[in-house]
Amino acid sequence: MPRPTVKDVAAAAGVSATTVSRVLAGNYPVSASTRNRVLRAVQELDFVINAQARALVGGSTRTVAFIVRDLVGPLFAYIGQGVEQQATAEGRVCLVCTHHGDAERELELIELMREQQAEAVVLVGGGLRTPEHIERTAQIARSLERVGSRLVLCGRPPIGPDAPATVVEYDNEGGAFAVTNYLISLGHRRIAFVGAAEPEHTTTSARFDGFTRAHRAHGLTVDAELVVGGNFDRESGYQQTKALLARGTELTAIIGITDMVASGVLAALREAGLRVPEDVSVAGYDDIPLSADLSPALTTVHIPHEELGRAAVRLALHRDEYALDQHLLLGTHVVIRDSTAPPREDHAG
Amino acid sequence: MPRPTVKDVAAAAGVSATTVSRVLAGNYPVSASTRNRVLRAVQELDFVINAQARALVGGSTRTVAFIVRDLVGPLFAYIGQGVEQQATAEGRVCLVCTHHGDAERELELIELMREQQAEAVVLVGGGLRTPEHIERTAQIARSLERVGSRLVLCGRPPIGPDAPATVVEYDNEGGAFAVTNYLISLGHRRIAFVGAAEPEHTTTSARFDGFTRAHRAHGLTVDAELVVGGNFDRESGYQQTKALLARGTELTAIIGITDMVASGVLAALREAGLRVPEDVSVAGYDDIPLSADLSPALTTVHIPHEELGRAAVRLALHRDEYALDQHLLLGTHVVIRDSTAPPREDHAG
DNA sequence: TTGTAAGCGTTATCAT
DNA sequence: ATGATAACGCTTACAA
Repeated sequence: MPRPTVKDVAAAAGVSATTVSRVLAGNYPVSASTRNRVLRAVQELDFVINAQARALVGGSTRTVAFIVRDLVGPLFAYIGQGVEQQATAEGRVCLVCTHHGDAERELELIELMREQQAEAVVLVGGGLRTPEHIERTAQIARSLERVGSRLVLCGRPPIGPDAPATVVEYDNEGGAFAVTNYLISLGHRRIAFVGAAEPEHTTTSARFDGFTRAHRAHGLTVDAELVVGGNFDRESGYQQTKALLARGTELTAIIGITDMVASGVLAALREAGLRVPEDVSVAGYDDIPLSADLSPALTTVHIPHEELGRAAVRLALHRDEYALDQHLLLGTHVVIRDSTAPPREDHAG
Repeated sequence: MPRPTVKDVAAAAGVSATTVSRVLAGNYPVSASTRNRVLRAVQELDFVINAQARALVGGSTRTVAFIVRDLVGPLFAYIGQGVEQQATAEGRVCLVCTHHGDAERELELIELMREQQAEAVVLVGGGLRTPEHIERTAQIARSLERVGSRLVLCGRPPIGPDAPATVVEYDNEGGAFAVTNYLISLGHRRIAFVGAAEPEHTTTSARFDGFTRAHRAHGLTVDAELVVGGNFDRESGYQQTKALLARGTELTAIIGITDMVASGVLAALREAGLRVPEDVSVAGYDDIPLSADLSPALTTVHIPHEELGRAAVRLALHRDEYALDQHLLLGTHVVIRDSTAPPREDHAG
């Protein structure tokens, strides 16, 4: 026997399909005896409602989509956790897709989620901020709005005041400012910034901006030699640091653009026989769980990961209530652990 | 204007809805000029098809569900990555839910996925193996089969020969045997096993069985004092190790039931002033990326995480082709790193 | 090559 | 309190 339908249940209970629907929805008075007969039939037939058919007539799929670079990065995973939890709490199911850093693929996925009639489409993590990509994203926001859905940018800056998108950011630039400022306050004057390639990437540019602003605030300028490229992973931190050391660039501290990068930085320094923090201070960004387990435990910038994900879903699903507040900026703060200390006397600025 | 439908497109292109459907599906001859008019109308109206409506008539939702304890554990994340990638590769979208270790909730979620008409429901990670839970899982497998869906157990043993479920396991017991055997071969005789609470949990019991079998294979018996409880996280490893040391239990090696547990073990040993591997050898299980970054880098058991996820989806979606092979057992192997060495002379067995 | 009509499983509307 | 009927947006016979 194929999947039973409301009709089958209705027949088994000796009632109409309408009554079955009412019992299941519980939004309409039904006599106790009828209800019981229906429920018994549901049990016997092992009936479950067809969510697609319900969505077709009812309007909403009660589905939230969640588009992310990878499932495996701890940062994304925690944001995803927040998205999934809030979605569940709001009685929604959660679709998940990964784009592996391919901006083109990201746009395709949004289209796919539009087919799926997701009530909200959450884009997690930074993205490109080229004019072209911003314009396309804005178009997508409008497309989604047209069909009653909502684009949510989570951990990415707004794409313009006219684009109908919910934005839940964290203070990326402020965190970079704070951690840089902390190192400068400790006495560091030659601080390297590892991972600065791709200035079009919103995360990269915001963090680098904070780094620069902190220097300016202290009347310092950033030596271009101390700013090196790479991406967001451990291997990049390792390679870039080796290169820095090989060049003999003078420095007393290194900021990795992410904790993963910083973990590679630590490895390269250890390999070079340099002690952290005695010889070189190291800081990261993201405060992923790993950072507390590194040796030495990593000074880093905390991001309210899970709250980002939760807020993204909450705002998008209640945009009637939060109509004026569809842009949220959550705070970041420096977490001081064991990888940072004042520079050695002979290096102090 | 609300979401445009095939009818709107048909009207705009001056054709029938059927023709629009045919153009979109591309499974039926349509004249080039008509096709172009339709495609232009699709563009102009910014039309996307309604996946629910299509599923309602077409039969399949092209959706795979993925039920996991948490999104954040690296082990689950990698398996999830495999599931998502294979699902995408097969043109499916991926639903994800978390149960946070609540077996009851897990069953509810399966029910929810049945409503969603998921083509396959992948259960990731170990579960309880109480007769009651097994029977309920078997019932669920049958329920899913009845509606054309499929239960997939990924990283969990079969629930009985009669239950219609796809099983993709890794050799949990074999890996535990191998790593224990390795430590014994190094000369260790007093090896602690941290994380053995919950013997009803399939993962716990399989790993503990392997541990025991390795001892037996060498004519050794396991001292009950060396087997301590706890769960699968870092904190547990830390606390249990502290307790072991406080009791003064004599030991030369410790196996953590997971890498996270082992990372807690390392922290507790470091705190106690014991060197790894000089004073105590430590091994983990799972080979999560973190394990290579610990100091010392952790000897552990490798699980083909991603392949587990991929195989789960592949087998379930092609069960006509793989009809005879709906039970896959993937191999595990020991990865030897720096946390294990022969015991010190004065301790050697 | 194209169109008409029926139907997928559910709910909302209007009767009774 | 319950039921008949239409409608949701799409595809798939069957016709033309």
